[in-house]
Amino acid sequence: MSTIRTVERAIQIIQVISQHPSGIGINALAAELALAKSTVSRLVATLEQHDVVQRTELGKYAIGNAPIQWVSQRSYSDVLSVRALPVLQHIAAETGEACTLCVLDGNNVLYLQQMQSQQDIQVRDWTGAQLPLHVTSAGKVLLAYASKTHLDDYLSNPITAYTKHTVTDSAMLNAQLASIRQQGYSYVSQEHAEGIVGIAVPVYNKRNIVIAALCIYGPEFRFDKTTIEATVALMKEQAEKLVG
Amino acid sequence: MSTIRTVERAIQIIQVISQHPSGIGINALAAELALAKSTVSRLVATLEQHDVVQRTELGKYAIGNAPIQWVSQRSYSDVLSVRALPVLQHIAAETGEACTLCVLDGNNVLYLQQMQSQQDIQVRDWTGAQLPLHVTSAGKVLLAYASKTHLDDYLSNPITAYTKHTVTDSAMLNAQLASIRQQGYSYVSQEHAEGIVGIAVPVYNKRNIVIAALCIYGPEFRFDKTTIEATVALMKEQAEKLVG
DNA sequence: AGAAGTGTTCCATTATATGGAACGCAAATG
DNA sequence: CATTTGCGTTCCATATAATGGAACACTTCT
Repeated sequence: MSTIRTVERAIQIIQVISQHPSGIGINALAAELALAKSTVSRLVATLEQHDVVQRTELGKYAIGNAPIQWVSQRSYSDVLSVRALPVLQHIAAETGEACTLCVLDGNNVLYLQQMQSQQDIQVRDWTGAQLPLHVTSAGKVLLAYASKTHLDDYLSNPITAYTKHTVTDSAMLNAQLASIRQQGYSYVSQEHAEGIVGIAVPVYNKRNIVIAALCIYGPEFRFDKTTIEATVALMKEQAEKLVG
Repeated sequence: MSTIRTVERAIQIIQVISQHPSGIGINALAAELALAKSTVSRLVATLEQHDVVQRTELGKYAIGNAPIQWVSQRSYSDVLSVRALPVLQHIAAETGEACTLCVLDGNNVLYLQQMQSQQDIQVRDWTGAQLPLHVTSAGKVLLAYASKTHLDDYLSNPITAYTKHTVTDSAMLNAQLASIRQQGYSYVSQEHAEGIVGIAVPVYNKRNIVIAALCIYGPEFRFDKTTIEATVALMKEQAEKLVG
């Protein structure tokens, strides 16, 4: 199937512009794409006329509002997943463990996206699945930062045990949540499945509101104290990159 | 400044596709844009190759992931504002009052976007401003659905009076917040400025997490009981359209 | 089986997009 | 101050890239 060169060039221009949040000029674009200035100028003018890109205060070009309208029928979760993919890939590569992004969905944690471990012993891919909040590291993070309504509602229901390690006492659970809020991460050991542990950190928007949880999990024997500490540090650092 | 017709056509195609979340075919696109099928097929193939659009399970074309990556450096608030603009415009037109979208920002409410009333007596445009949570209708909605951490933190600070109507007693404020949670909206009368009242409803994401507040405000003499009820109904209906 | 519907490929045509050079303006430099 | 540098825009000759009509290939429906 043949493609249209002019449109490909426009797409390349949009991509480069999108990687410069504070803006980029015609000359730099032309240099980066090895195109004539005049060609780039006309292409950018077309994109600007349709609000695909916009002028910044410094006269550079940045992403405009039209692409936001284009994705407006895609769900926030889709948006969050696509944005998170590079971060998930990086963490999974660095740690060698499965890394996943989760959001609060009613009384469950919803697994939006998972990058799988490449090791011989793997955990299951939970993408698209929902699990109860109180037995997973991501779920506990989301519960720790949930609204009062949500927390009260969750604790008003019976808390089901999944393993002999599951914390089902609401006072103990509340103490866990307070600890998570204080240390900024959760470590959950075998509360959902024997032999599986998880670490999760909150993902904030730029106003310090928790919007998701970033989580890795794997077999318990791969998580000693040093690994946990290094992993938490990495995950906190990477969660910062999702701040928007 | 001359523009590039081929790129304009591609942009038009993206726009039409973006208005069909469940997908649209080549023939329908060609009919809507009055272009040859073969032209549209090639343009769409180019967009598909770059993940600007993607095939649905039914073989139709919908928005792809590339535009999501393009907007990934735009803040979530930008994204929310652009998405909300049509809704704000509609509410402002229907009610004749100023309509605004707000998010929680630390211990303040941040006004992201406001559509102004066209009446002779107007309220101030607060876009970009931050006001304390406890004196505004949007702020009270956001506080009502805030995390336990946030609510506790807010109430641990002195609650400042702005008018003689401001509720500064934390027990009374908590009762207001409980009422808001129960009725699903807030009505705040002259707690921030004499003569100004506001109505706000929560904006949920598709998982019933409150992410913003939709608010209108105006001079008190324009808000009788019937107006308030009609306004609340309209705003709840319109807030549903922001669900993503 | 034939009709209808979908999107793709082919090919002759031409007009549209291109790139080099000149231009206009603003900011920086000596 | 005059000159240089840097920015993006406009002009124009050219050729090739994009176009659209028609045929094609495949699937679904009657």
